[in-house]
Formats: sequence, structure tokens, C-alpha cells
Amino acid sequence: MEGGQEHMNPPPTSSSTLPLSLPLILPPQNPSYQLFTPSGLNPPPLPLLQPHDHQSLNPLDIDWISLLSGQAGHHGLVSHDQISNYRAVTGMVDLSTATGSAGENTIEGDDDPEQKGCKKRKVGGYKMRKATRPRFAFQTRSTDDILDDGYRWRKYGQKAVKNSLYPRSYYRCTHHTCNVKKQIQRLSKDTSIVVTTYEGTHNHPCEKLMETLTPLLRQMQFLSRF
DNA sequence: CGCTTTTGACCGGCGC
DNA sequence: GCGCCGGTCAAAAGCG
Repeated sequence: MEGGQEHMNPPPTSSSTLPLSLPLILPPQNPSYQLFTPSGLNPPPLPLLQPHDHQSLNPLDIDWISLLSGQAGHHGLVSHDQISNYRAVTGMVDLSTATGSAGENTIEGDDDPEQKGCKKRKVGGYKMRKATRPRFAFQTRSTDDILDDGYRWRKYGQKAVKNSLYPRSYYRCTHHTCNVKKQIQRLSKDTSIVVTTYEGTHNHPCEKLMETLTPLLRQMQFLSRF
């Protein structure tokens, strides 16, 4: 399952075909990798979405790079191809800036640990810090629970949550120095919708993105010699 | 063999 | 104080 987030599509190039393969890298039709267009770098800001607005969000308006790197308040253009197997993104909410009246900005059965004053805890003699970190939740409509966001995750827990038919899964980024976490839960109200909550900021590049960009950079270096 | 997933136990916060 | 609940740990099992 998480193994499904391994590299599905290897970079379509090799060092032996560097110059000729350049136009073939990251074509628009590539279902797994799609470079941002320059226009996506300075997108018009979108209003912060409330959960009940989720049906009105165009999936093409989500800035996945900002979202997945934990940068709050930056929304821009991104190809829908970034969403892997997900057929439609239905909404997103910034939990780190939301004022969070009861039940308004929370997933079903969800309580924000920050709001519960859960700053520090100790489990099994191991201290855990619970500092204020950026949290983003967004909803996707898919039959698959796992969103391939390019990072590698290790599942460390699963819990049945109150008022939900489906368990909540807890994942941690596998990068040594990165402690970004995410929660995944399917809505019982609409079983086609999966809620993904990211917590924290990655302090390392996206493996899959780097895997994609590396051969491109090599070709750029190669071509720059002429 | 190393990495990931599973799953029961444990912990702290919160409400009563 | 007690029970409920969400979040995490960690040992065992699974997998390539």
C-alpha cells in the first residue's frame, strides 16, 4: 500500500540520449509528472476555504507545491495530473490559520490537538513535542485512500474515530530529519471523499520531484556547454 | 535483511 | 477521580 508510493514512473531519459530526449521529458500528457507553468508561480490569491465550500473548488486552483511543503496561504495553479490517482479535488482548509469554532474547521470526529492544549506529552518514556505547526486539510474524491504526493511516508498508527465509520490512519515522513505527519480518513457522510491532513513542513526536497528534475538539470548543464 | 504495516497498549487532555 | 477519546509507541508480522 505505501509501497504504492514508490517510484511508479522512472524518469523517461538516460544519459546516453540526453540532447535528443530533452523535449520528451515531462510532456504535458505525462500522467505522473507535470512541470508548473510560469504563470503558476504568481497566482492570484484564493480565499481561504471553509469546509462547506469544498464543492466549489477547482482542482486546478490548488497549489500542491505550497500545500505539500507546508507554506500557508499560498494558492496557485497546478496541473491536475499532480493528483495521481485522484479524480477530483473537492476542497481544502488551512487548519493552522483557521479560527476553528467547534466543528467548523474540523474533520468529522476530529479535534485539533493544538486546541486541546496538547503541547507536550510522554509516551513510553519518550517525550514528544507538540509545537504549533502548519496544518492543512483538504478533501479528495477517490476510491484510493493514499494520495501519491511525491514524498515517502511510513504508517505509524491507525485509530477508529468517534462518529466515523472509517478509521483514521497516521503517517510520518520517512526522511530522517523530517517530522512532517499526515492523517488520512475517509468521510462516512460521503464515502467517496478522503480527507488528508498535513502537519508540519518538509525540510528536504520532494524525492519524486527531484527524481524528475535531476535528469532535466543534467540536460540543461549539458546544453549550457554549447 | 531492511523497511513497512498492523495492532494492542499506553499516555495526556478534557468533560463530567 | 473516572472514563472517554485522539495520538503515539513499539513489538510482531508482512513483504520484496
